Amino acid sequence: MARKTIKHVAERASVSIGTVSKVLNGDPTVKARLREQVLAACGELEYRPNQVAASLRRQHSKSIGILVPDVSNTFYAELVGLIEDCVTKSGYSTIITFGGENPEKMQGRIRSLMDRDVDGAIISPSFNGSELLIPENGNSFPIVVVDRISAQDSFPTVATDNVGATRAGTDYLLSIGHRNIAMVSNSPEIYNSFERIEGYKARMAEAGVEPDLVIVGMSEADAESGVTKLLQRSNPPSAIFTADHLITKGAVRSLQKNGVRMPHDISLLAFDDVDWLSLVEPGISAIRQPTGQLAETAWYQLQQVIQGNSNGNTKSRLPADLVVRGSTASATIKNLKATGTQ
Amino acid sequence: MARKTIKHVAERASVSIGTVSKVLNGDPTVKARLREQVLAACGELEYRPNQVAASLRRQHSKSIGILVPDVSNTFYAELVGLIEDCVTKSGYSTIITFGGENPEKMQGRIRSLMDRDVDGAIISPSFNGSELLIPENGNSFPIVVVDRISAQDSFPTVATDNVGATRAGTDYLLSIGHRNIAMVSNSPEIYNSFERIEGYKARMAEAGVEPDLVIVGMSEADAESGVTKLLQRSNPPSAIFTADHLITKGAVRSLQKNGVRMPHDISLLAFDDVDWLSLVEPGISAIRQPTGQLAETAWYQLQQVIQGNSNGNTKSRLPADLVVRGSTASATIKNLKATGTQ
DNA sequence: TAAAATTTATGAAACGTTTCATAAATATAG
DNA sequence: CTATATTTATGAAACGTTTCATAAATTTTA
Repeated sequence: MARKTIKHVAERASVSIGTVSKVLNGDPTVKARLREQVLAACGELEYRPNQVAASLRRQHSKSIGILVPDVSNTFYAELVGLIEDCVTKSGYSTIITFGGENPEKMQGRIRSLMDRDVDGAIISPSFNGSELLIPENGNSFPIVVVDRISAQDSFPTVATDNVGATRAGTDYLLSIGHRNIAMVSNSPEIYNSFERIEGYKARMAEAGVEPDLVIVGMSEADAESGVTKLLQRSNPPSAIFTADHLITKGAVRSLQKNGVRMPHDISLLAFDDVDWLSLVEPGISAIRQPTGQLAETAWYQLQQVIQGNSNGNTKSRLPADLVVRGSTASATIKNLKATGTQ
Repeated sequence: MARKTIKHVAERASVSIGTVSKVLNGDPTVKARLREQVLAACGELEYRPNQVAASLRRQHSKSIGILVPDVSNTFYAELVGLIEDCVTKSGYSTIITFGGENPEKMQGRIRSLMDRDVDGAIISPSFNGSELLIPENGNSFPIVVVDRISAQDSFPTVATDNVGATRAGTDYLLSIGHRNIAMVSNSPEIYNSFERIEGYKARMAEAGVEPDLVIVGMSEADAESGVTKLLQRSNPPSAIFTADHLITKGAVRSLQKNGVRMPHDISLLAFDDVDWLSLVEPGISAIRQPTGQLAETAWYQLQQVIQGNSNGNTKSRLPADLVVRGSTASATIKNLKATGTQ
């Protein structure tokens, strides 16, 4: 059975197409009687406006794109869900897409979004230089970057206050007596990592202790072997601060394989509070990013850009929380034990 | 700067609009010289065809919808990612959407998909009776149901062989000596749960031992308290089989809080092999659903329906794997220990 | 080389809406 | 009751493609 069109409705309501369109769009210049006829006809015919026709004519679609690298990453999964919530509540619909870690793929996806006349997009680019994503003639396409910002983004950005978060995390570790604190991070070429490293270094410097930075590759296995090397040093750290969720996985695996116990042998503090952190024993202390606020702010900013009342480069920074669980404990315990076993 | 249209290209290539369209769609009836002119013009203008105009005219969009309850569920996150992969490789694009656990919301989403002229959808409905999702006049909208099938689906379905999987899991637990095996599941009103329970019951019956079924609510907390009650019985089971990922979470939490150790005090076998199962200690044995095959098969089936060469109710069942880790062990160990401590 | 057959290019209609200028209907004023 | 102002409804154009009937160009045949 072919789809019903506005034409059928018009016929059935004995009214012009234009009138139908008006009532459907809430135009007040149509009299009650006709309005009712039209509404009745719509109901009887189960009419639903064809959005692609409407988009074509209007030149916008009341929908936005959401582009993240990969939804099997818990952080993005949560973020995407929350953004979708906000957006849908405003009567927009969403087209969610994954860009992976590959610039071309990402570029392809974002263009395909534009080709669908979405009104804008919230993106987490998987690499720096997000402006390169947009074709020359699409300068004015509304975009806000969330989470994966870079130093020179020319779009509004919304991100966690990475520096503040790792500074606070480091501060916490220092405050419970640790001095020998290693941070395990991805390459600082990833701007998030860069910032997280900065916060850590800054606080370490203030405390007058040497930073101990271990850079690892992008895979869980890289993180695991990096941490293993750390543990095998003659003087391993008393605390490890992992800079993201994947690294935390690798670290936990390494600790397990090497029979190193938290928090007695070593304290572990994770960046990104994903679900399983509270399921291992002991629970792992973590920096929790404000995902909900990230989502809300990103959508708010995008709306500003779409409506044209944005200077186009607002930079939002949202504060993170520290969640203390059992994996971090006073350094003395560890030291006692360490001395005992050495 | 306004978007370039096919008209601009035609002008620049000194050629008609129709010709441009032809070369863009690979029509062979256009001579090499013109083809090159057109291609050149496209390049120079950075032309990208407007998909909404194309969709409107063609009456299909070379895109499909993917609808799952919620991507913060690891299983769906993985599934969605894999489906997107397959689909994109075939030159289709995807619109991903979340239906939540609410029928109306879900219905809204699927209609919005239809309103966008997607050519079909792969859905995991969050409740039974998926045919109710489709409006009367949309009978012929191509749909395949993945994972969340129900008894009376009138669409092609693709799912894990739940019965076989829990049968195999139960068999494994029996084979290592357990007789007192409890299954903790959601209500059998969820068809997946129903099937998983069936497999368990069938194998238990074959072995001539009493099944021990605990039905819990849909939340992690429900699962946790269900398991806690189980543990507090005077004669608790020697093995627990959790029927999905959320229940497993609740179970692990309950075991932890009650100081019950795996596998010595109790063996745990989980349905759904999510990432953290290998990060807790000991690693949790699990039934691993064939997500990759689920994705591929669903897309294959949907293509069949779209192309009209499907009878419309193929039911695919894919076998699951058993992954043995440290949480399950021979019942004797537990029994020894149990007797010792009682 | 003219006519017929074939290949290749064109222009206009169509997809289902929204929008805008204008026609029709109704209300207000003189 | 006519003329004018105002409100409400209409019809056609437009959005950017694809497609199809036909025109133009080219090739083949006689």
